[in-house]
Amino acid sequence: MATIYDVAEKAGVSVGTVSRYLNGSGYVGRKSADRIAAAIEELGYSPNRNARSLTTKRSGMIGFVVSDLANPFTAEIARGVQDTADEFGYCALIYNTDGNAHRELRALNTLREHQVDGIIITPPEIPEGNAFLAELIAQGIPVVLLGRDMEPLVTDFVSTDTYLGAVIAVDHLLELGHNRIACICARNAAFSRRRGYMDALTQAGLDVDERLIVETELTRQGGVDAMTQLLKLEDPPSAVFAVNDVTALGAMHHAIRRGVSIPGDISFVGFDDIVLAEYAQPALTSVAQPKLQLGRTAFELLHTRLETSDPIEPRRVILPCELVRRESTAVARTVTSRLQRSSSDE
Amino acid sequence: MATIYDVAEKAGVSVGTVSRYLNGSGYVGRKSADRIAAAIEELGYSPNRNARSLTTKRSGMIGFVVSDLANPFTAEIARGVQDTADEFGYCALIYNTDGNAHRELRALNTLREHQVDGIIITPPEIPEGNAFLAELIAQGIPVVLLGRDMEPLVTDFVSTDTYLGAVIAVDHLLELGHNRIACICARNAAFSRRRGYMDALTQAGLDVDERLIVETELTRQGGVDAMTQLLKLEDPPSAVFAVNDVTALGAMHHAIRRGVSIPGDISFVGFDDIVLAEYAQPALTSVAQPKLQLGRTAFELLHTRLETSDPIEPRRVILPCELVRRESTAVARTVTSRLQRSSSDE
DNA sequence: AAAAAATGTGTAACCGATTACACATTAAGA
DNA sequence: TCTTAATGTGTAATCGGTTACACATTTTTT
Repeated sequence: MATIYDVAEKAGVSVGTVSRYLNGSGYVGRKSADRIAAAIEELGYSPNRNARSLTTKRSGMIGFVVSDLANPFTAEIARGVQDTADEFGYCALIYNTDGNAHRELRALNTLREHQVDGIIITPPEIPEGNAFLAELIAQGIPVVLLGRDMEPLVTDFVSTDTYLGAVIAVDHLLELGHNRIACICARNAAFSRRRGYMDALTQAGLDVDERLIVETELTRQGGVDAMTQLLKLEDPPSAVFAVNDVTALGAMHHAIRRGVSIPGDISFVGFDDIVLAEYAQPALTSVAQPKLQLGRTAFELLHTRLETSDPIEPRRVILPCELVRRESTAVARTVTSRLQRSSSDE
Repeated sequence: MATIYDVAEKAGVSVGTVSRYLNGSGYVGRKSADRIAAAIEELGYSPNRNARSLTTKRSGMIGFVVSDLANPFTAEIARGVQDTADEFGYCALIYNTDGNAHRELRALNTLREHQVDGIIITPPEIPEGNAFLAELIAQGIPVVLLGRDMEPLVTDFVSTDTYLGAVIAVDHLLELGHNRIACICARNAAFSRRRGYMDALTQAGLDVDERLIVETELTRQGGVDAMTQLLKLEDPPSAVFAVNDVTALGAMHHAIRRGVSIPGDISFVGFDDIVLAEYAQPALTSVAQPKLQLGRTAFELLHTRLETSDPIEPRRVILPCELVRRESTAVARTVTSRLQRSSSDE
């Protein structure tokens, strides 16, 4: 592999000049520039970034740590991060941890050894990981948290406003005339979504019916279980809001199997807008998180830290969710019939 | 950031000793080792891989270039690559190219600058990319092709046997007693799947009915279009094999909308086994590609090249596909009725 | 007990870049 | 025309490691 010395020799100049030529720093004469360009071309020279980063202390790489790269949600964020990093001339070192504390620590450690300029991380809570992150931040390695809010940690943070997303979802159902809206949620996660659900109801002057809030596993089966329970009620809901799509789909499909017409009898709204939502039958109305934008923003936050050594006070960016209306929601039956009645009254 | 010199000083030994300690090379006395360990602990020392790779000429990083990281199929492969790389102590520099020639070239170039030890690449055909790859290989950077067979290129290659996958899919339908099996395929892609379809039929002694082979876009809408066409036939098929899941789902859902009962009237088999297949209603029988295994194998191929400098003759690994039976396939109606007839005959 | 082998350590060159500094040359200003 | 300023270039130290080599000490062998 050709080095800068080979180029310098071939071009008949010094390495200093070649280096200046490569970096566009300092003065380089027209003649020298041409000869250097020719030499580089001829030798197929490619600068060695490792050597470079040894002196500059900047590797041009960032680390991205996720718990599951195969998860479509994460994958899209990863894509946003990579795309944006690429735009700004950075490389992304992507690490998958499987939510395993041991792997997460090793990832962070390896990233540091490789001298990444900064880290974007979006894993589940692991105390040791948090401690390590704090250490990295203390050592001056910028860190941006993605989706994970770390209370005592002072650094940038980007996520989506899932609370408002839930409010939007429920408001949508309210506007369609539903007033018995169920919520399928998790026992110990996604609390802000549940809170959004409740607040939206209260705001609309409706009472929260505890029997309509079903806690379950956030899986397809969990959705099935929850729906079974809801259909057993003497007065079942006319609409269901589930805190994630997989659960919503499980619930919806179960309802279909039980002979419920959708959206005729019951409307469904999910959350996350995974690909499945679009392809489901009927297509599921869902609250979309701006996944790509999450990745982009995370990198942009990191980037401003990379480009300045001045201390920046931690920023937190909360991106809005968006309701994607599809076929699983419609005007409430009671309203429909009322409308029909009123029209026949005329 | 502490350096090896700081550690040496604090431990009262020379840098050489510290280096030997870190790498487990050469002799290091018990006493020295203990003091070095203490010094490292105390200083929070983390070796600088960049400096290291400058002398060793091994960066411990590999590049992984894909056209779309957000694609669940690719994402899972990426995960396999990353997981395996991690196992072997390597980092993965992941590059997304969007199938854009310009980005692909930049990716390869940047990877080279960062001195990656090897590259795994799985993008669409781009002549410039191929040329660049050839150049990298000539420069001694190991390259493993994933899913893309590059005729004139001499290097390792891993993919799945989609031809056999198609044969398996059609055989499955044949076993269920279907003899009018349609094929929804692409105009200019996935030829081996189509070939598998035809060969399986021929092998079973059936004639290939050209009207049952429908060329379309490999999208959901394409599936809908193809199904429309198939349902128009005076003698529609009793089973449909689509060369990918999205198309299969489009076709299946369209059939459902047309009042066709599935799998009662028509059976469907897709290809790729994307998550959607499992969640579809009815769940789609599909041919699964061993995605994670693809990633693993790709890295393993690369790894043997990384660990030896001896020339290795190019290997090609073709992984088998597997049929995942779900709800969209059942015994052919004609057979069912025949069975019923014969049982009533008794 | 002497020779040979094994163990342990320090020194200094080297990997491939960057960059401060000194010095030379040319162009512009007075 | 003589100063200054602008432009252009080479030298050498430096970044943080690795490693060949020389040398010292200890252990084993005969």
